Amino acid sequence: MPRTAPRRDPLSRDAVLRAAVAVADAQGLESLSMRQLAERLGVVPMALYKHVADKEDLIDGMVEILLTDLPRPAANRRAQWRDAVVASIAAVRRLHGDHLWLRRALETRTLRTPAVLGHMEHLTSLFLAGGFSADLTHHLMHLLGNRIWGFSPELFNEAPGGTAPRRSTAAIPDPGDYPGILAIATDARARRPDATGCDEDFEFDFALGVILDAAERLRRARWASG
Amino acid sequence: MPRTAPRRDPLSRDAVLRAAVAVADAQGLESLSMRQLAERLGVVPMALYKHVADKEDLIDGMVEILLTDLPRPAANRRAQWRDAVVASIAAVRRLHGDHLWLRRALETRTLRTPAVLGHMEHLTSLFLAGGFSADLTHHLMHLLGNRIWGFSPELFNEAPGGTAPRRSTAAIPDPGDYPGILAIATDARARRPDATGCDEDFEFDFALGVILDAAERLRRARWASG
DNA sequence: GAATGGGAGTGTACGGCGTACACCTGATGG
DNA sequence: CCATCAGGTGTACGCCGTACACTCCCATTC
Repeated sequence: MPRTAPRRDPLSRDAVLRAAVAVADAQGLESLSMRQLAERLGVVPMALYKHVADKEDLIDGMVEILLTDLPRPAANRRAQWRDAVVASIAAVRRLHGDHLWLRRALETRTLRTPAVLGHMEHLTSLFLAGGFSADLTHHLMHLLGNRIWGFSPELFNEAPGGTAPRRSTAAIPDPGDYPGILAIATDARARRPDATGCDEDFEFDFALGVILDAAERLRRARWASG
Repeated sequence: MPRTAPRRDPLSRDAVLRAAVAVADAQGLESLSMRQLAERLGVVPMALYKHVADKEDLIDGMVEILLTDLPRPAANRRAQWRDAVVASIAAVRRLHGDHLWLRRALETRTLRTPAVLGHMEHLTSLFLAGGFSADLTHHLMHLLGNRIWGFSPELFNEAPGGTAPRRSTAAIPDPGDYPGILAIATDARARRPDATGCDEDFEFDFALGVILDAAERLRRARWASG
């Protein structure tokens, strides 16, 4: 016969992190508070601090949860580094669909936790195995920048979810002052008449493609720094 | 004879924004609070709200202050679009030295204010004047991403200012698990023995150069989307 | 089986934060 | 001379993260 059950499933770092992910998925990262999270777990706020050092650590852990168990496809042959890199990055990119907060979270992380390093290691190893020098691989990682995390910066778009009612006292820009932007917006609208904004997936793939083309060219040219 | 002077220089949106910039320069954006800013201005916190809609608007305005009066060099000849683009981006990049908070501020802005649009317009117009199609220009802007604002994402480095004492309960990574990263770090160390981190300026220039090379190639190939 | 040590969860409290709302005050212009 | 109103005030509310001291209960040890 089992011992008397605890009053409730006991907390654990993992349970706390998973609950935090759920809250952020539902309400966004900015409205994730220790107090609200505790309430959801049926526990007093300070209980969380037995499992998490502070809120930063909580968010580090949330990212860790998502990045762990990411598929890490290896390249079968030397020439296939590119497909493997694309696949690996696509795997991270897929996460952003369910976890809109992930982007902001990744942007603000300063701690390189194991899963974060694991993904960076994986990409790095794909380049090295593909015949890139350590030197070039290093700079390519910088060139890829945030794109190794499956996102690129918003440029023209508002934040997703519709425009919030702005109270800003700043001047409202006049489109006539920005003929160049108007020209590319008009062109884009002509190409995709029913779109409401830029095609982020296309932009991402385009940029990644350009960067990887450049990578291949630099590799063949035996590029080296200095 | 002038009328009785007001008790103190009156506040204005501009004065508030400039004071906010000064506070953020000195203490960082995260410790800029409406209350502290008000105190610095010798005024009660709520007084700020006569000049600024809310804290978001304050930060929008701070960015606006820095981006206004940026030099906007035009290209003299069609072939010189590249120098002009590099110069324009370099001008923004220079701001980051004095205003370490600018990067985070730019990353979190969602409102395209006039100075923000002005810079985007300037770059766009340089491409268009350089013979790029509206289509290609559009996608190049996305490809440039944050680099139009003079920064690229941190990759390996800790946040500047030294490692804060971390209390994280997360596992400490073992370098042996990351042979690829170790290899490129070792290589980098051999090339720059006395450096403490990556050479951000080099990385930025390298990445920008690669992107602009690719841009030129696409232009010559008459690249078009779809 | 009694003593004990420690980890999980509690309760209270502090010092912040952004900002809503009602109010005052003094210069301005009809 | 009075009405207007923009700019500054004071108070208050409901949040936030988390320090610190505590209780409680289980597992271990004698």
